[in-house]
Amino acid sequence: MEKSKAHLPRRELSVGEVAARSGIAVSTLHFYEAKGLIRSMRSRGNQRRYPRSVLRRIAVIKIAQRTGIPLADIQKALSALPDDRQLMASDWERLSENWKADLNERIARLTALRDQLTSCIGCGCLSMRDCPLRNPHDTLSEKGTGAYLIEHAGEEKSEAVGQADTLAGF
Amino acid sequence: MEKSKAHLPRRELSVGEVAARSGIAVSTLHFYEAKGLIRSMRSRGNQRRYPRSVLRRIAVIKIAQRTGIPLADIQKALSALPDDRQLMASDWERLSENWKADLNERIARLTALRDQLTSCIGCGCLSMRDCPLRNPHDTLSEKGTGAYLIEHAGEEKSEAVGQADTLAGF
DNA sequence: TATTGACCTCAAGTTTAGTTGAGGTTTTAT
DNA sequence: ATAAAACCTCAACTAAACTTGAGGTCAATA
Repeated sequence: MEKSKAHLPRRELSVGEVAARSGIAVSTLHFYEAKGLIRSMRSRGNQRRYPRSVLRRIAVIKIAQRTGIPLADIQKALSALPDDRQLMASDWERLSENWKADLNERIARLTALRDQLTSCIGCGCLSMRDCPLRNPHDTLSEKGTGAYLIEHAGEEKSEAVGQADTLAGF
Repeated sequence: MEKSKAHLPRRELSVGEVAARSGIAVSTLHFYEAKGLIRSMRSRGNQRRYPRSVLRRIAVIKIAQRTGIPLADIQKALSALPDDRQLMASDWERLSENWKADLNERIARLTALRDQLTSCIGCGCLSMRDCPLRNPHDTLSEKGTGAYLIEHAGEEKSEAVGQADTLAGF
């Protein structure tokens, strides 16, 4: 099944070809290059030339992004590969294991949230003090928006919530 | 158990009090107000004064955010309440049902992704053509980053993938 | 050969969700 | 009454992940 003779695959791809094949805009490829996620050789005329393996790399990047990993982290992970060499199956294995773990955590967070939501739809409490939804604190807190209780305990207990802060109170 | 006499809860809260109670920065409250997520009355001296119910509203906003709903959508949802009135239990019920649905979808997406990841760790293929990870296309695609295949079919099938675009090929 | 399409660089703009700061006013506490 | 703490507005800045545009070069084709 060798179609070989026809036009034997050029070793190098132009940025436009990579864009077409990967479904990523040229400008994004430039951007990724600037961010150190991919690299390119240049033609005499200074145009980007990519080895076909860049497609694999991009595939990995896209998958990582889908799992919610920020580009900066993806870049770190990729460049942490010994010598920043081409991706091999074993690299993929290691990376995807990590990302899977991340994904699992995110899923766990969201699932916990959903369950709380489910149980709080009934009660409609939203009590500052009692509602698990208001206390992500003890739960795994999703992407720490950096909002922590500033005052609490004594004051909070005696003053804050009668029924006033609940929805149920209405 | 009425502590009433002590200091009967002032009806209105200052922005600082709301910030302290809700764990949200004053600047963020200003910001939310600018975005139409919350509103305030003003004192003679033009300082913000909130009814205690703002705390509930903020609670709802924060929960929605945790589920990954963008502020603009939260705003829409809140202002779509008939007459933009105070949140009632029934509103909370409706909103949280919607958001729970969103959440479920996100969870489903991520779970699907994780499962694909799991199965692809073994194979390490990442084939442009065959790998489910490369074809979010038919799956629920996570937050459409707006990257669609630009060319396909004929050309893609005959030219693209020999073994070259796979990781397994290594 | 000449034109057109693909590329190049660099700067600036976009969106989301806020934060920071300057310059000035109001409240609260002493 | 006065000083300190809290508040006000408005503009500008941040970060992530890109996109758009201007001004100019390279390469494939008729």
